[in-house]
Amino acid sequence: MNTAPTSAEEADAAAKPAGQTRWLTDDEQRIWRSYLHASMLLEDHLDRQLQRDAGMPHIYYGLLVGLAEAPGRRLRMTELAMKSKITRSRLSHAIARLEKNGWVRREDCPSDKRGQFAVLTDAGAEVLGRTAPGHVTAVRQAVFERLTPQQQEALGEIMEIVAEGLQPSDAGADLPWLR
Amino acid sequence: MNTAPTSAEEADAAAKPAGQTRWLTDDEQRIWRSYLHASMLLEDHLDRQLQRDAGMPHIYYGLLVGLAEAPGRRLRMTELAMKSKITRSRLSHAIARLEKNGWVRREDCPSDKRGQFAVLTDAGAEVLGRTAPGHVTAVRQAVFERLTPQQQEALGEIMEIVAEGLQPSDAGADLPWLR
DNA sequence: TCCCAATACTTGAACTCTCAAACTCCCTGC
DNA sequence: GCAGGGAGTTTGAGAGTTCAAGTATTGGGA
Repeated sequence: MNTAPTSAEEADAAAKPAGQTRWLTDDEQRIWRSYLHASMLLEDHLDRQLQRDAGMPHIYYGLLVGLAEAPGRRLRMTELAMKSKITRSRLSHAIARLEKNGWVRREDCPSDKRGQFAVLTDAGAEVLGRTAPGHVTAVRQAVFERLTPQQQEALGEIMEIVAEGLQPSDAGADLPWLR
Repeated sequence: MNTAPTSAEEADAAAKPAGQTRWLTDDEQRIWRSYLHASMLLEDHLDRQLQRDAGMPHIYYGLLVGLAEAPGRRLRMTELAMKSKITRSRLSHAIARLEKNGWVRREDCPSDKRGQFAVLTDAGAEVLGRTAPGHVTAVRQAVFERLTPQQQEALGEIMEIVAEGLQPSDAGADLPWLR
């Protein structure tokens, strides 16, 4: 199956024989599993919270927030995709769904006929305003209320570093930013 | 839409009016967004890595690992679900898929006729052995090689704390462990 | 012994995500 | 001007997830 890695960059990882693999130490294992465990529970928790209270998954909520912060409450599809770290394809489907809800509207870009703007509607802004408090509270309860200021700061730095290493990269077909 | 929160526990969060909401500070925002950003990129990265090299998503790989570590390479469905932090329903679908691949096999539980064991097959163990080195390397490169020992330790503690707060709880219909 | 709520797991439908293949339009070189 | 490669976005199909509902079996009490 994976005898033919597709990118030179990862050929190394995919082909490395078990004999010379540097496995995770017990400590690393413990840390990694804690991360997997917690990030999973957290994402599930927030997804359910928003699905219940706002009628959309966490990521869709993030899209509305992205638009709300943009000048004119509008963003080109590609910009929104980059800002939200998702593929254009995924965004297309997502916006189609949000459009059905009446929370977002598409508009043609006057200067580039290929382009589309995603625009937050009043109804969209209203949902956001109505559900943001509950969401912030959920995040606060799940994360910030449990961590010391030092831990919060450390978390920020750590995740910043991790994200850096996974960033854009010039490769990737449909994913100029997602390798 | 969400004028009628379904659980008393979260009614508070859902109903809280914007006027008295404690929003995130700028620092908290920054930290939270770093977390969202990084966890998203990381999960995407590992999902693609495993899809490419092992032909299955990250979580399915985790299921095989769970079975490989269990005595007799087998676990009751519910136990595996708990260990993996997913719902039984999701596990049912997942095991069905892994069964088609020949990597897992179901066995009836002799002592409880309702029960089912998920058993890792030799083929399953083989895939795991063949792809584990690449996966570990990917995790190492994305996370451990970029963090200092102190940061690694901090990450472990932080995620431990977050997970604790989201843990089991007695509520929840199909989710004795996922609230 | 019989009843029945609880437990273990599965199923089906609706929804979301991924990947590859389209489409339309822009831009540069000839 | 007019290919032709590239950019911006969409589409469709296949795979995975969720939620609610369904089946089978168990463990206690009446």
